Amino acid sequence: MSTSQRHGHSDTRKRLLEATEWLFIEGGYEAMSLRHITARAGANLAAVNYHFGSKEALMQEVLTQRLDRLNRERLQLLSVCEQENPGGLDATTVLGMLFVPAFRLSHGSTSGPAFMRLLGRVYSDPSPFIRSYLQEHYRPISGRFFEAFSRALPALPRHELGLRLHFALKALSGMLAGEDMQELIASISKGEAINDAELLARLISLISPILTAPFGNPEQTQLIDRVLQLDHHTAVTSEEPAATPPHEARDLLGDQQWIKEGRLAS
Amino acid sequence: MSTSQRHGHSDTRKRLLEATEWLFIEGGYEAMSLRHITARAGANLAAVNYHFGSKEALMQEVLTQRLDRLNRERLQLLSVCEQENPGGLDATTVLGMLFVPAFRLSHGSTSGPAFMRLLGRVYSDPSPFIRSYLQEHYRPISGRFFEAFSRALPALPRHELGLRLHFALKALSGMLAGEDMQELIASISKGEAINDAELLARLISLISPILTAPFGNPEQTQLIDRVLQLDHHTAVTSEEPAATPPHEARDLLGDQQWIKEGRLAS
DNA sequence: GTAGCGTTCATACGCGTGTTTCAATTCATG
DNA sequence: CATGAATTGAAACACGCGTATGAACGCTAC
Repeated sequence: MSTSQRHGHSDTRKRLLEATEWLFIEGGYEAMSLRHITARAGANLAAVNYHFGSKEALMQEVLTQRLDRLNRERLQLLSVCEQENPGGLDATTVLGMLFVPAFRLSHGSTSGPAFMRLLGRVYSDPSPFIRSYLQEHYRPISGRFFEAFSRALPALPRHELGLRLHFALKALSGMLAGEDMQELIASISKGEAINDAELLARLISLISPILTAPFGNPEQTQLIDRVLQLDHHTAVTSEEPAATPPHEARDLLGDQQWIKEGRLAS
Repeated sequence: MSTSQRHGHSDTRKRLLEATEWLFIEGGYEAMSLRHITARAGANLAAVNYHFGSKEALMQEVLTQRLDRLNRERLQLLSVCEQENPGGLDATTVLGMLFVPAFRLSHGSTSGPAFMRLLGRVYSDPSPFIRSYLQEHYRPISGRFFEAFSRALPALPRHELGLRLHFALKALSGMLAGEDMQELIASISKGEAINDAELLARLISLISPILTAPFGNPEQTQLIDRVLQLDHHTAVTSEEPAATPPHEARDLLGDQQWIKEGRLAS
C-alpha cells in the first residue's frame, strides 16, 4: 500500500509468498519449483524474478517474515524471566521459552497451525541454502539460550549439553515437520479438544528428560553390561556369513510405521 | 563370480555400489546424481542402467545389502531375549536390541563406522523413494518391536507410545545422519578412545527417558501453569503489531549452532 | 492524448538430470 | 581363428529446473 505498489493493482507478491510458504511446508525447499509456485499463485513464471529477484530471495522473504518475530519474542521472554528470577531458571522453563512464543504465533495470527509445520520444515530441511540462512540469522540468540541452559544445568559439561540440545532439537523438528503430527495430536486427545497449553506441556515433558537426565549416572554402567550381554547373543547366532548377499528375507524395521500401528491397533 | 559375470572381467558393479553408498551418505538421495556416481566409480554413465536398470534399482540394491542383515539380527535378538525372559523385558533393553546389532555391523564388517551414518541418512532422507522403500520393507519388524515396547510399557496408551517412538527415532536418525556426530563423539571422549559399549550406553540413556517418562504425571499440570504464566509475559509485551513486516533485527535462533558453541567455549 | 512507470506475459537460454541408443570392445567358447 | 554373448563407450534424447529477455498491457500524471 505504501512504498512499492503505488501504481498497479496487484496482490501478486502476497499470493506468491503464500504459495511459497505452502509448498515449502508440504515438500521442503528442493521439491518446491518456481513453476509450481507461480502456478499455485496464479501468476506468471517471471513474476518471481521480478518481485523478488531470485528463488532464494523469495524464500528468504518468507522465512524472515515468519521467523523474525518468533525469535524476537523468544529472546525477549528469556530476558524478562531472567531478570525476574535472579536465582536462576530450571531447564524445563528455559525450554518452555522456546515453545511458548511459537505456540502463541501458531494459533494467534494468520496461517494458523501451519506455522508449526513450517517451523519443523525449516529446521529439518537438508538444503544448503536453508541451513546457511539459519546459521547466519540465528547465531546470537542461539548463544543466549545455550548460556541459559548451561546455567540451568551446571552439572552438565558443555560438550554434553551441546550434544543433548542437538539431539532434542532434531527430535522436535522431525516431529513438527511430519504431516503425521496433526493426526497424532488429534488422536491423542481423542474426542474432546485438547487444551493448547496441555499439548504444549506434553511436548515439553517429552523433551525435558533429554536435557535433565543425570550425567554419568551409575545406572549407565549396568546398561553397558546388559548391552554387552545382548551383544554376545547376536554374536553367537549370526557370526558373519561374510560375502553372502541376502537378496530375500525383506521383513525389516520401518521408520514411522510405529504411528499407524499404534493408531489402527487401538 | 558365479552367475552374472561369466564373461567379462568387471568389478564395475561393486565399484558402482560403493560409490553410490558413499555419495548417499554424504548428501542423501537427491544430491547423488548418476554422473557423480559413475565418475567416482570410474565407470561409464550407461553402466548404471546396464547393471541395475535404473537409479532407484541401484539405490535399492545398496539399501537391501546393508539393511537386511541388520534387521534380521534385530528381530532374531528380540525373539531370543523374549524367550529367555518370559517375565517380560523393560523398555531400555528393547531399545538396546535396536542398537546393538547396528553397532556390531558398524565396526564389525567392512565400511566401518560409515554404516551408522548410512543408517541415519536412510531414516531421515526426505526423498519419496527412500520413504516408500522403508515403509514397504520394514513393516513386519516394526510391528514386532512396537508390541515389545507396548508390553514393556503397559501404562502407556498405544497412541502415546506411537508418538514417543516416532519422536525417539526422529531424534536418533537426525543425530546419526549429521556429520557433526563424528566430531561430537570425538569431543565427548576427549583424549582417550571411548569404549563402543560406553558410547552405546550413552545414546541409549539419552533416548530411554523419552519412552519411560511417566504419563499424565502431576508435574505436568504444574508445567501447564508455568507455561500459561510465561504466555502472559509474551502477550503483554508484544500484542500483535499486525502488518509490520520486520525487515531488520535478524539476531535469532540458529539450529545446530549449539554444538559449535559448546565446543569452542570450553 | 500521450508519455512513462509498474506489471504481466510468452518465450527462450543454458544447465543438469535420468534414460536410451547403438557402435566398439572384450573374452570364453566352439 | 571365428562366433557370439557380455560389457563398455560416446553421444543424444526429452525433461524440468532457475534465470533472462523484450514485447504487450494498465494506469497515473503531465
